Amino acid sequence: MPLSTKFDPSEIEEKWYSYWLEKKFFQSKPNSKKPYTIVIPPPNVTGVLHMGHMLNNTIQDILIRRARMRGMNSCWVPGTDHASIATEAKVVSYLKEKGIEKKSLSRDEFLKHAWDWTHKYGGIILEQLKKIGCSCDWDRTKFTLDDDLYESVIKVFILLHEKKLIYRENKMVNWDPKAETTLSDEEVIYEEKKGLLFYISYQIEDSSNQISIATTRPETIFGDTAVCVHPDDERYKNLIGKKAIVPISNSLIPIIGDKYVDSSFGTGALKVTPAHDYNDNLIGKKHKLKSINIFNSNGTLNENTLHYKGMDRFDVRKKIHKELKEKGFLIKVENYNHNIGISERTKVAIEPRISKQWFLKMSDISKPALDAVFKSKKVKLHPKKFQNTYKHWLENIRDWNISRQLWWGHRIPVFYYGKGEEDFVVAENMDKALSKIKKIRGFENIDASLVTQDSDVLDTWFSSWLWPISVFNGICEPKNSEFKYYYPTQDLVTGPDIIFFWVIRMIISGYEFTGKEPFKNIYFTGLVRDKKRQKMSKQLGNSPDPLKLINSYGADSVRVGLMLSSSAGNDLLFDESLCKQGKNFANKIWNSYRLISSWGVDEKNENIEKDLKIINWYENNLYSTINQVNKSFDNFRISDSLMLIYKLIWDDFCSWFLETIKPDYGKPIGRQSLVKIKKIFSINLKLLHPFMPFITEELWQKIKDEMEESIMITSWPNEKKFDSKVLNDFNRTKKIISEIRKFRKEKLIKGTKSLSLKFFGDEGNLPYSEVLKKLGNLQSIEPMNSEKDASDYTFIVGGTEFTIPVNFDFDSKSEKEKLQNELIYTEGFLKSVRKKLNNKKFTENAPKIVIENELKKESDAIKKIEILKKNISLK
RNA sequence: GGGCGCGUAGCUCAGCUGGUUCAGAGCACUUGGUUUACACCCAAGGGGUCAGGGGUUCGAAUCCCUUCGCGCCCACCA
Repeated sequence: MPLSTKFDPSEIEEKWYSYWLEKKFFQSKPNSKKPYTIVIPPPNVTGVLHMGHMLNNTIQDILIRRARMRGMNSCWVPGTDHASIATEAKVVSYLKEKGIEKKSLSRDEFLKHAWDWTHKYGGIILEQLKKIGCSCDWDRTKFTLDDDLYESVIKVFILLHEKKLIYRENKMVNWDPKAETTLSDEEVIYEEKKGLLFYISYQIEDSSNQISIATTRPETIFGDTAVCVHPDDERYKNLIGKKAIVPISNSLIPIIGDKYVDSSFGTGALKVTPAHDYNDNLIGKKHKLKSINIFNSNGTLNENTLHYKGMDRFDVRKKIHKELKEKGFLIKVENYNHNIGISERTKVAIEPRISKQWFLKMSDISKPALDAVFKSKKVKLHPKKFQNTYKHWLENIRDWNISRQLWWGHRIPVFYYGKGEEDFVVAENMDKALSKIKKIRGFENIDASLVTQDSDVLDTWFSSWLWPISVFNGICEPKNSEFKYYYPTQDLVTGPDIIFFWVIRMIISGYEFTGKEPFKNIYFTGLVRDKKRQKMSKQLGNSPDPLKLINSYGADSVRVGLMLSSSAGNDLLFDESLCKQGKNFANKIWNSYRLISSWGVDEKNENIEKDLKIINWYENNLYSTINQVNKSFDNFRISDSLMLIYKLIWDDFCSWFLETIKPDYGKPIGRQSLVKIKKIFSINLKLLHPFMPFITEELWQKIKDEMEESIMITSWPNEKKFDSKVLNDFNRTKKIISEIRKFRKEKLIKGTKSLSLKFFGDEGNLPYSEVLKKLGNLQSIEPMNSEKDASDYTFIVGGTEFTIPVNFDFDSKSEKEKLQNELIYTEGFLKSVRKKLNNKKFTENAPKIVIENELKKESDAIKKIEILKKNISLK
């Protein structure tokens, strides 16, 4: 059956992926080879594939496949993250739809629902990764809540607690009133929002005077415990020490002085609400103010707020606005833009809140992470620009709030047995906790029902920061052979948006628990945006479904589409037309295969001499390209690598090599040539394989002459020395051919009409004359012996003059004009070159090569002017 | 408020420590071309004061200053 002129990827993707799986080519086991390990940035267990994943995992697959071909033991560990708050939020809202409130469930009941959910939707994303061709070792798939990973997290908590790095404290933290949990500083996003600035008047006690304050949050007046002014502020100095009456609540609060206050802002007087504002809290501590909490955990107001009790904070703001106005306390309201902290996950406004939480002390354990990048340079960031961000965060690191008031996650291994602050033990489980408690208490029997485990879970990132270690069980069994072999891993491919959440913390934990860096290179991908530079998101609906793209273009093409425009760290403006380009490329390769496979074989090898010459050029060109491709990979310029290969195959291989070597229609090709061509073709495929795994496998299988069962386990093409003279000679040939084609186009001469070419100078300037003849469709190439005819067409390539005799009319007048223009330009050019050469400072300071080059330019220009003048005179 | 980065062809970008290969690539565009691998193709071509201004230098897209425009990160000003 003849092969279709259109390549159809749908027929081969499934076939080869299952073949690879069946042959266990993705599997890795420790052996004597060098390991090349990547751990996947674990996607949320219930997530679905989006363009970001597609990009990120394509890059990882490219790196892994290339390393495998380079003879390393490639190991790509896949897995998913339980994503504590994100998953819990999803489950809560799912239950709500079914009419079940989380609060009505016990912890165990809720967790059962969460696990059901996880089993139902979990791992879909991993299946999707298979569709894009990812060569992960699926037998190693991990989940952050797997038993062994769970154990690692608990062990780490215990270790850090023993080192006194984990502590429990009543601090002001970020509170998410929707998820009803605390958040780390990193989980709060600041957004500028339009708001109002309220000017409110507070009566001074035993006086007819008032003091007015400015606030964006009038609902918090119930939590006011002072009014604060700058001690040097002439307007208010004399009020310090007096008392003010809070409107509506009528409570009496002191007026205090503190330099913190900016006299020029608002009225210069600040209401202090220590329970609900970070700065107010500091002032409160300093001045020993009372702290009145006015909120419930869900953002409604509590019993301290009179008739507002039970209402939502934002409703209260509106209502209190009205009440203040009606009662005459409101002086004015201004529009005011300010930054509001938003919960990264639930998108609701964060409420600063004083709460007792677990923290990890960061200052000491984070030090090696700085050294790793800036001193020992064991960890490299690509691109480098992220080093600044990295450094700044580490140098200003704050303690990490690791406890979350959630159920889905690793439960904090702390067991309370008494009423005192310190009446707890840290232990792996209840049994161990009980025996520890017995020791402390010094008696045998303890009522287990009186011992309770901390109800909180740990921040999701407190498990993922161990990921490169825990997937190899390196925390619990640091001596196990797998861990020793695969760790430290090689490269990490991730987005810069999780540099703080995840990347830096992994480096910190790597040094803390293993003494080594977790990976050597970090490749930051950019964000995938749409053509208008908008971030791709569900809400905007501008994110194409990667699987649909794969259906219409094929996985290889989508991979190429993404890689064609994604240099490290730069955002990628994705457009479907890029996939089209990928598809066209696949089709091009497919047809080049069809061409080769259509040839008959000439056992006599008649054209072998001619063929060998062009094969030699292609091979030299190939080695030069391999060299450049490897260099680009070394610098993590993966898109550059792809573009080099793209041009190698499309331009050099198809347009020049095949066009030259292909026999005339119906004629056979020499057997020896064909063997070499197939060899070359298979090297092309190998270079391309990491980018387009499916089509390369399909075609390699069709032409292979190797024993291997798959292209993916063959070896990456070797770098070899190449002869740059060969490349230069061929380039000159290309130029001559282009000139001939230009001539045909200008003079409307059909490609089928053959021409003759004459040249001045020696044969040495005329390399690859067979190529010239064939692609230029020339019947003869001869040295110019006699004077040329006025009507001859002339062009100059590399100092050699060529003419094409034309025995029909063409407009020699316009031809003359063209030559004259060229002469004017060349004379100007010569002038500027001479100016440079006559400048003493130039000849004294410029490097020798530069001067030599200028001299060459000069002599070439002189030669050219000579030829031009002569030709003009002939016209 | 602090820090970082960017501005080069219609679009997306490459141009390392100034000088060989400095004005480039891919796509798009224009024009011409199908009995002879591919129209998802071939060929040729047009396109840029390297954001503006100033400076250093024999020489600047590249280094410095400045203006304008854009993006990102960090930060508790009510």
